[in-house]
Amino acid sequence: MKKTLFKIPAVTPDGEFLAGYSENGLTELSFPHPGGRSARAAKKEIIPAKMRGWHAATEAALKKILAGRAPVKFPPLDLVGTDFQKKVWHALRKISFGQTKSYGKIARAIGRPKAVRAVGGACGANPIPVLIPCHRVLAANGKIGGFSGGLEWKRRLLAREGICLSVGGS
DNA sequence: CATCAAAAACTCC
DNA sequence: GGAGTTTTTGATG
Repeated sequence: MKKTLFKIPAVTPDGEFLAGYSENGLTELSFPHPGGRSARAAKKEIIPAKMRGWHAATEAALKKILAGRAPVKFPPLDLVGTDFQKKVWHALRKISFGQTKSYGKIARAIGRPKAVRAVGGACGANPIPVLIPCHRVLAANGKIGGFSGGLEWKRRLLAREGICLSVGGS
């Protein structure tokens, strides 16, 4: 079922993120498109006032995170997914700024210590990167694991927080 | 609607 | 390096 999603570009020093808002809140957030292909954004004129408010909060939080500071305000997130995914995302949101967690930790936090792989899948299905600190989730080895939005982004975001990655060598 | 099969950003031995 | 556990998603009958 396709809801009416309003796509609004969030301009940050690191690029132009694309935020998707539903009638309930922020439901999707994408990294800037490579290749200069700007996504088609909804016309500002038809965007409800509340969505503009959400977007202000989103953009502010985004900028703060990119600047290496904890966001003060979060927009309402309209997380759509399975129960498992919601659980994982909620656990992700509990991660404090500057802190990192492993997939195993998340798995244990939601009561499925063996479901680390499923957690990885849920994180991969995370519709809202950065706002949901999926980039703060590392593998148990302290490795970066992977990242759908691009490993460079994960690396950059973690570097902003002063987190050292053991990307060195094999 | 129920069942089968494959895949996923991992972890342990 | 290989095997294991859990969940999600799409196709098939």
